[in-house]
Amino acid sequence: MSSPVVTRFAPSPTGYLHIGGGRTALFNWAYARKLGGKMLLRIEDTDRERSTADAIDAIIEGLTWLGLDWAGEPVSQYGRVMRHREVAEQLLAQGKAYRCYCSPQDLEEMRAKAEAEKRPIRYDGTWRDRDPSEAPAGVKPAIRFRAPQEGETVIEDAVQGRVVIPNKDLDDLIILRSDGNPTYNLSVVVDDHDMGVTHIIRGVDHLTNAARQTQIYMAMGWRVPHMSHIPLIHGPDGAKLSKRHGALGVEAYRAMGYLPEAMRNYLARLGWSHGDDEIFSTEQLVEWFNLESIGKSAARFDFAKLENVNGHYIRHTPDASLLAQFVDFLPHAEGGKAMLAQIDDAMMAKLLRAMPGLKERAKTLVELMKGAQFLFAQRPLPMDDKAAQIIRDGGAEALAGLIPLLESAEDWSALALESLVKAHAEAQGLKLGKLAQPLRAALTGTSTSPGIFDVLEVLGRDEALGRLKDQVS
RNA sequence: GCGCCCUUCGUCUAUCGGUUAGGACGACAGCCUUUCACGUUGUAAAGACGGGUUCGACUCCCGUAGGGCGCGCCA
Repeated sequence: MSSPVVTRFAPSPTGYLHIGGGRTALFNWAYARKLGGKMLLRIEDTDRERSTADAIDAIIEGLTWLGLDWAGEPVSQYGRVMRHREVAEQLLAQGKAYRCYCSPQDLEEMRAKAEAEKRPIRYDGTWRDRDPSEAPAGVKPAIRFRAPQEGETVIEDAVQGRVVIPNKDLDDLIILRSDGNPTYNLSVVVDDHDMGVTHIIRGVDHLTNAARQTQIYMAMGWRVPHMSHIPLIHGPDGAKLSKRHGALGVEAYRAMGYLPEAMRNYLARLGWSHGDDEIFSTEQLVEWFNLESIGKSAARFDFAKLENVNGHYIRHTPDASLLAQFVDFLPHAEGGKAMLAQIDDAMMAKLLRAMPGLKERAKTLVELMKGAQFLFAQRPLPMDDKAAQIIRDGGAEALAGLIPLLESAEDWSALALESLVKAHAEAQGLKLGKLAQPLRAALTGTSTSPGIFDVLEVLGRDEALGRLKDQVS
């Protein structure tokens, strides 16, 4: 028998779900799926000052948008404080923890002094072996873990390898605050144990915590979960991911028009690889995902690559499905609600018909939105600079010659119109571009658009002719 | 300051002692073309540095430099 894999994603609800968290969740999710296990979601909300309900909503919405699901209800870590206290008391009773009567000011001084003397900044163990009878009156103690002072703590990490940390560098951390609330390292250990977590996958910024947690596991006689500490994501400059570089909430990526499956693909490829494969479906990711192929060095977030991947997914998504995603996206986009309000059945039909030409030119849904703009425009269309230029430079004349021809068209289909216009161009000894660009300008108000005959067809005879005449008169 | 980790084209990466060091994004050039895209062809582009080990190192070891993370009664 093999025990089922249980992973967990454990964000603290102090802000949006940032991109690094999204990738951590993706890895946990993919790993659990691959092994037929499950991923749990635990909200680390023991910091009552900074945790907010909005942040919890943002995390859940972000994960949902990314298409990452979890087993059961999200667990509130704060909801388990009684259990955490119980374990802290147990450790205390066993002599594996002790009461510390230092005040925050004492500790602050201790740190300042250590720093001034260029010594490592650590708790000096003042109360480690001191008799509790010496406790100052009226001071509520915190409980500290009695960490081993000699030897070393070893973390067998699937990504980092065997990491050895000298115990002398780890001090006695507080596990229960003087107000009776547990701290992170205690809560995490207790929860992971109680929830049956078998595999912990999280950012390397937790590597030192892993050592302290390992010590707590051992003190409790619990089995240490299998660990993987994945490298962090950096900004394009190699330093921290700043806001303008991508340290945005996943909802920002949604607003920028990225598709969830493209995000999954891109994020997975950041730090993990499967040979030379660049584009792979989520199913393939699940099938291929492994901890061994996660690299150890930090990766830089690259919007250009993300755009490319996103463009690929946009192009390869079936029209109807893409249209549905586009409509869902609109409420999250700048100016999207106004566009959404103009969408009725007729417009949906037009969008669907225009989608093949539109999606080939869009790397994001925002670009798709811009590309579709001409369908929504009201006559007389505003012309951008280049379009106005085209109309001015002989465009109007070309259109004047074209209008009677188009009016006589019996079949208003892209194919028929194309042969009609091409024949006209040939008869006049004109290059097609001389006619196509003015048409594009008049029809869309811009100098770029999908194939011009498709534009004519989608717009329909009346609207198209109207737009053309607007530019001739 | 102390501890841990990292270092292959600009970026993401492949390589798991023997390769003309491969792919992708981006860049540049060409082709395609009614615009923009798409597509397609090609070009430039990398083992931080210094020592070892070895018949042979990008790959193993040591050092140096650079970078990251951690060192809260935050998580």
